[in-house]
Amino acid sequence: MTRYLITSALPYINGMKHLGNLVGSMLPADVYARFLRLEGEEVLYICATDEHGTPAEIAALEEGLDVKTYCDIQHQRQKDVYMRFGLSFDYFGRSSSPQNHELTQHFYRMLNKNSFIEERGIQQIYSLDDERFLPDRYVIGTCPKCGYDRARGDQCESCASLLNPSELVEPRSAVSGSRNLELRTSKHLFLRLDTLSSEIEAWVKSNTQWPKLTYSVAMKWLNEGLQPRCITRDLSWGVPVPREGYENKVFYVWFDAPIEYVGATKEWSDQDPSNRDWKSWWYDADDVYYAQFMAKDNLPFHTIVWPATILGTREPWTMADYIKGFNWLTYYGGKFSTSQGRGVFMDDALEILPPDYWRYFLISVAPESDDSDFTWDLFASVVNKDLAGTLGNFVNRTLKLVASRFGTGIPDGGQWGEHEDKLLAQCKDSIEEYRTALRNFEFRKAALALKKLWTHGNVYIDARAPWNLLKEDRDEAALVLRTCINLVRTYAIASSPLIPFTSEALFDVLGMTEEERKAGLDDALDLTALKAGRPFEVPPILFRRLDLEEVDAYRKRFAGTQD
RNA sequence: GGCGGCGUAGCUCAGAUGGUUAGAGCAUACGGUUCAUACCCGUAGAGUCACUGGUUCGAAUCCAGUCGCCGCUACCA
Repeated sequence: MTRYLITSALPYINGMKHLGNLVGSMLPADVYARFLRLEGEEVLYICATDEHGTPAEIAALEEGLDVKTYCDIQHQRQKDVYMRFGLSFDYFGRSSSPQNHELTQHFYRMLNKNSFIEERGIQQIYSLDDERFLPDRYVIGTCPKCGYDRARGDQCESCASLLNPSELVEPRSAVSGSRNLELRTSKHLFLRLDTLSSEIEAWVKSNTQWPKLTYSVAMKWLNEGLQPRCITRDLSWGVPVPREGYENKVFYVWFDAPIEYVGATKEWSDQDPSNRDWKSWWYDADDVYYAQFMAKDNLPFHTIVWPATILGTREPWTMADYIKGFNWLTYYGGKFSTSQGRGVFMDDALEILPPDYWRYFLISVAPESDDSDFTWDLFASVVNKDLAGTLGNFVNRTLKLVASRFGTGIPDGGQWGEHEDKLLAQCKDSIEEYRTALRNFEFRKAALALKKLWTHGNVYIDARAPWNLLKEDRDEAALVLRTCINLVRTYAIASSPLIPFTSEALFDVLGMTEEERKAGLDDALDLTALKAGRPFEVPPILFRRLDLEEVDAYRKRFAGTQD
C-alpha cells in the first residue's frame, strides 16, 4: 500500500512567521496530512527549522547571544506557535542537527565522487573589524549610479541598478558600520547544475501533473540555462565541509536545508529506532508518494537545485511526486513586512482568536492560482458567515432545541424517510466533492465543499421545522433532531482536517469514545450512528462574530509603519 | 534595465489543450422562517472578461502593442 510522505518548506529560524508563510506551506500540508490520516492512509509529515546562514549569525550577534543559543530559543518559540496552531507534524526537526550534518556531508561526498563538484576562486568582501566575510547585501554604501547613500552591495533599492559590492562608493559593513573592508579571494565549491541540466529537465518533464505555477517556474530556469551554483560559504555556523582547505567554511544553507527533510526524518527515527525506519521513507522507497508544499519563492530550489543534488548522488533517494506551489497572500494589496510590522504574525493571530478561525479562513482564501489578498473585512465576513452563521449556528440551534424540549439525551422515535434520504444524498455529494478536491490538492475548492456540507443541515432543519413538528408529531420531531445531532457528528469528522480543535470540541459534546473518534469520511456518512438515549452537552457558542468596531481596531493595529 | 506574473460582477477569486445564454462565495434587493450567535432558507439584479489591433467560422482563453499593479533578478532566505 502507498505510504504518504509530506514536507512543508522549512521556515527560517529568524523570527516569527506571518499568516502568508503559514498559508503558503505548513497549513495546507497539515490539512493534507490530516485528510489522508482521516482516509486511513499511512502518513509521515515532516518539517523543521532552517537554522544556518548569515542572517541567523547576525541576529544572534544583535541579541548578544551565541548563535547556537539563539537558535535554541527561536526554534522553541516557532515550534510552540506551530503546535498551538494544530500543525500535526510527525516530527519538527532542526537543520543544525547532527543527523543533518552527517547526511549533508554524505550528499557532498557522493556528488564529489561523481564529479559534480567543481572548485573555483571567488572574491568577497572581508570586514576586518567584524572578522567575517560579508555577503553582498551586507555591504552598504553610496550607489555609483544614483548617489543613494544606503545602497546594498547586490542592488540599489533606490534606482534598482544591479551592483557589485566593489562598485559602492565608501562601502561599509551593514553589521558594524565599519569601513575597514577589503576584497579577498577564497576557494569555493560549486554544484554542476549545468552538467545535470538535461537530467533535471527530463525529470521535470516527467511530472506532467504538477500545478501550472510549479511547472512554469521550473521550465523558466531550465530555459535560461543552468549555471554551476556555489554551495559553500565563509562562515562558521553551518555544516562543515569535509575537504582539505575548507576548515573555515561551511555549506551554504540552501544546500543543507532540503537535506534536512531527510535529516529530520532520521531525527524522528533515532528517537525510537526499533519502531521507526527513516530510510524506508527516503531510500529505495518505491511505495512512497512524496508531496512537497511551499510558496513560489521556494520553487526553483525544489524543482531544480534539490533534485539536481539527488540526481548527482546516483543513489535512489526519494524525489517529489507532487510539488504544490502557492502564490503570495498579500496584506491590503502589499507585502507582509517584518521590518515594518505590517500584517498579522502567527503569535498575534492566536492572541486575537483561536486557531480554527485562522485555519478555515486561510484555507478558504489560499493563493493557489493567483495571489490573494488579506483584509480584515474579508476575514470577518468569512468567520461570521461560514463559521459562526452556518456551522456554529447549526450546532447551537439543534442542541439547544433538543435540550429544551427533550432534555440532554438523543431523542427516540420516528421513522427514517424520504427527507432523510435526500439529506444523505446531498451530504454524500459534498463529501465526495471535498474528498476529490483534497486528493487533487485543491484547497479552496475543499473549503467550499465543506461549507456546502454545513449548509445542508440548515436547509434540512428549515425544511422539516421540528419546532412546528413538536406540536403535532413528537416522534417525527425526534427523528429530525436525532438526525441533526448525527449531522453534528458528520461535521465533526469531516471538518477535522481544517478545524481540528472544533472537531475535538464537538466529539466531547457528543461524548464520543476514542474508538468512535477514529471514524473516517465514509463512516461520517452514517446519519444513524448515534442512537437514541445517548447523552450530550450543550456547548458554549462555537465561533463568535466579529463586529465592525473590532475589525476597525485590528486594521489600525496591524497597518504597520509607513515608509 | 532584464525576466516573470497579473488586470474577469461592488469585494475576494474560478474559468486545461479557443466553441452553446462567462461561474462561485461574499455584499446588495426582495420574499420566507422564528428553534438559533438580529441567525437560517429561497429568489433576483449585477460583468463592453484593462485597452487597441490581429489570427480564426468562432477568443476571457492564441499573437502583437499600450496602460496599470506586483514579484523576482540566482552571495537574504
